[in-house]
Amino acid sequence: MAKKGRVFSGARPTGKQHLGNYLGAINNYVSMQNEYDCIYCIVDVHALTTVETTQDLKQNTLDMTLDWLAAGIRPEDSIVFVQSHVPQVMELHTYLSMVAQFGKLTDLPTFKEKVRQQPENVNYGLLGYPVLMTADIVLYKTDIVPVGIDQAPHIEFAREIVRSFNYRYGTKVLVEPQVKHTEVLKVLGIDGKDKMGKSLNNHIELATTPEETVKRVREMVTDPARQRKTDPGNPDICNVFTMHKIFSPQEEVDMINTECRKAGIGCVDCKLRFAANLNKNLEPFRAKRAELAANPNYIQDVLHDGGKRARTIAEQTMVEVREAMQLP
RNA sequence: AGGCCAAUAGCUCAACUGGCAGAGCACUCGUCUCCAAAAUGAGAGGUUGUGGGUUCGAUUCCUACUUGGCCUGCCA
Repeated sequence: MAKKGRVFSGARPTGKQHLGNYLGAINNYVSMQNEYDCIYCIVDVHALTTVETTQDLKQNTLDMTLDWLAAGIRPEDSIVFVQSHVPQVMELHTYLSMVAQFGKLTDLPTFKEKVRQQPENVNYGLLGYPVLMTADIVLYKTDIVPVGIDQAPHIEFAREIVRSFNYRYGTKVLVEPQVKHTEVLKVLGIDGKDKMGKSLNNHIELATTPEETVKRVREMVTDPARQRKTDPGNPDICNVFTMHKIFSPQEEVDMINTECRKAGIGCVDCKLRFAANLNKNLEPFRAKRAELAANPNYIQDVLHDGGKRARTIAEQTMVEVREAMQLP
């Protein structure tokens, strides 16, 4: 089947993935494989801008890759690799940094945010983050980048860099990436307040046990106005109901929607039903993950192979780039 | 480049003249709730930025360094 173009996306190695990662990115990664040639990169170099030690990088990379593959990313179709395994990206980053405007970099919202978050570690790499990101994207002549709304300024910046580079060197060697806005549903954590995230410890891990899943679901915050089982609830503001809509069968969702409002079903019952459905949904994922994890070298081999394929494309691009720049 | 101030629990900060390092929030475990939240009780949490030095004894004093903030200078 002819694919519609090349997709590239990167994610920082955050270790074991959770529901938010799955609904926000991974399932989209999986489904895009049917329409596009996909390259999925674990951006360990980007992680260095905010991480103080590298002791967890390796394990986090393996855990995340394992989750990706178990969720349905097919390494025989897509390229799955680690950013630092392709040194060409550092070279391209340096060349691109000469056309990246300082003022633009300091104006980008994510940079300002990081400066606010970690004023004790505002490093050069943090400023150049979007330039490295651009290098990642264009190194593989990416046609399409799937992004959530918060990353949109970065892609626009990447397009500007590509135009500047091509104009300066009178070439068309770099491809301007197109943005594909993905419908990222904002997944709230079990606190029902903030976006689900590992650092906030309000997440539900994909690869955990069914028992732990039930425990975490029970901890979920519900409609605070519903004090007693006999009080009517409001599913519209209950995060458990939001999750039901994603993981439960339609008739069960409809039932809860009506019964909760007239106090016909309690929160415990509602949560146990959700946990059961979630566990059922995750069962194939967990089985596959266990199967893949049984062979300790498998993930390493996948990443090794992905790196090899990525380097082939990358070096081809770099030959053209150096030629276009008329480097002696 | 110089000067001044700061660095203590995950976070915000205390600790008198050098004498057992403590509180609030967050976290964990109870009570109460159909669960959760709220409320309430308890618990855990530390190489006091790093390396030296003075002292019987250093979070405290001295010194060097690291990081951050403020002021001044220099260059253009």
